[in-house]
Amino acid sequence: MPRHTPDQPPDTQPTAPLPAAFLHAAVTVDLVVFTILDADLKILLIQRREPPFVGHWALPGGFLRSDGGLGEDLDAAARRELQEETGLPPAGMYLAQLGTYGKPDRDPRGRVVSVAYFALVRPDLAPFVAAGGDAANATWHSVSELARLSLAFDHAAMIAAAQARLRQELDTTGIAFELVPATFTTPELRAVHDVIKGIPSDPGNFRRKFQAMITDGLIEQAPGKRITGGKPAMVYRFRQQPTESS
Amino acid sequence: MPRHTPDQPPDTQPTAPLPAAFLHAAVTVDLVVFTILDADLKILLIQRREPPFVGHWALPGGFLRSDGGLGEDLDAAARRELQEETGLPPAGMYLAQLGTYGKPDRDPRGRVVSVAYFALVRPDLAPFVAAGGDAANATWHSVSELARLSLAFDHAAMIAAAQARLRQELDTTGIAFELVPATFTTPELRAVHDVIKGIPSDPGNFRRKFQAMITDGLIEQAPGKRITGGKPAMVYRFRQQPTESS
DNA sequence: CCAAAAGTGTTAACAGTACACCCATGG
DNA sequence: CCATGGGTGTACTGTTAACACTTTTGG
Repeated sequence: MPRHTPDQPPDTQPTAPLPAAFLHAAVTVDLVVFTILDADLKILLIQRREPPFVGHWALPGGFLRSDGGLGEDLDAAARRELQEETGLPPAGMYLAQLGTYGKPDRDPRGRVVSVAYFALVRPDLAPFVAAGGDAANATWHSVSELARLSLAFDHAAMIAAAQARLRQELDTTGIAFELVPATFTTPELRAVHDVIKGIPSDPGNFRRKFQAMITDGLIEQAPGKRITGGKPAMVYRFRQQPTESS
Repeated sequence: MPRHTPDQPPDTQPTAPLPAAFLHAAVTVDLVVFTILDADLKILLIQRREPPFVGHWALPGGFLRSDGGLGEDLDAAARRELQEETGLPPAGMYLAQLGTYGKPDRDPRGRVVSVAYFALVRPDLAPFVAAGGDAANATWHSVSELARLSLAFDHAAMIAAAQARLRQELDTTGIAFELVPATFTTPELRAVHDVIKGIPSDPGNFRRKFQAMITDGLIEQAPGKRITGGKPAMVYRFRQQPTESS
């Protein structure tokens, strides 16, 4: 077994430039942005104005910028695009990498490798996103109606992957908290689960899981009650900051 | 809400070439290749001969090839590199995308975006991999001893992510089957779980979960028994092909 | 007082865990 | 016949699921 004996520290090594013979690809980030509106899971789509796929619906996103130097970080680019297309502050929003799509023919303009991200927008902020930003014609679409739209590039595959991941992370991580306002009630959080899972869950049993989160110190009661036509619900908020992206 | 009215089918649209102003990055694939050897979780590392990071240990991988045209698919490139570095047939090996690493300064040679994959090699094939391939000095390293090595680039982060994913997928998917030979016994599969989880599990209880897989039609008994010093163990095999990559 | 919706109680079914025990083989 | 390790039985516990029931509001 050979020993590990670096000749010199990596930082001071001569950095031979990258051979131009290697393939160089344009890099984009695409965002699958979810929210819940009208008790329905929605994603944000924009309508394309430039070729290719003029008129088709597509995920918000764009090319990595070079900014003169080596260019920007992938995560930073995703946050920047999210802000540009939604007008929302880039911090404090759930954003995670989903996967990378790089089939040679996925973009007719040339070799483009796209890093897909998935983001969650709180429903109280969702109505404002379409208005702002430089992405004209950005609208929320119900995921149940996506089959009718012919989406640009391989964006349909990205959405499918994002939806699978959303479902999977729902019961393993605290991702549901990213889809309710800062203060919320038990039935509101339950509605998030029901919409994503597709089937309604038992109100009583859900409350017990909720109770466990309170005793675990994850959630605390907030002042006020919420009137909904029946018995008013208690209002809660998180104790620790909700999950941030990596 | 705007209607969806594409001007023309996407395939016949004029494909304006990609503006050169956009950042173009070199693309690599890096492979976190796991196996189990000597009841220990191991990963395959190569020792670098070229700058940067000469002498450091690194993940096997390499640049996407352009092959004259638009270049190869990401998954295909990962399989190709896996074959080149291990000498194993590219088909029938578990391979899945892990994540993409693209910090601007992660490679001193320039802007390089790396797509990390993770792969699993059956232990009966593992002893042969180091010999073949064009990657000189490829050896298996116990994951518990990686802390001592200073790894090239951001490969330590990739390995950490791969290990987390391996743990997570262990009890949600049939990934453990990719780390035993084609025929195997109950205690052999249990050993895989124990090594990855880090704690030994109850032989009796594990057998019952195993039984459930048999009644579910996932596993069937194979002829022969395995002698190990005590009561011989029955030998099993899969009924359906083990999980393939996407 | 009645409908609606939040929240509580109760119980049955199931899954996970611990551990005692039996079985088949080699030495 | 004994040590070794595979395989079975069983009791216990915690979690989930189903559903009846109580509570608090608005009309």
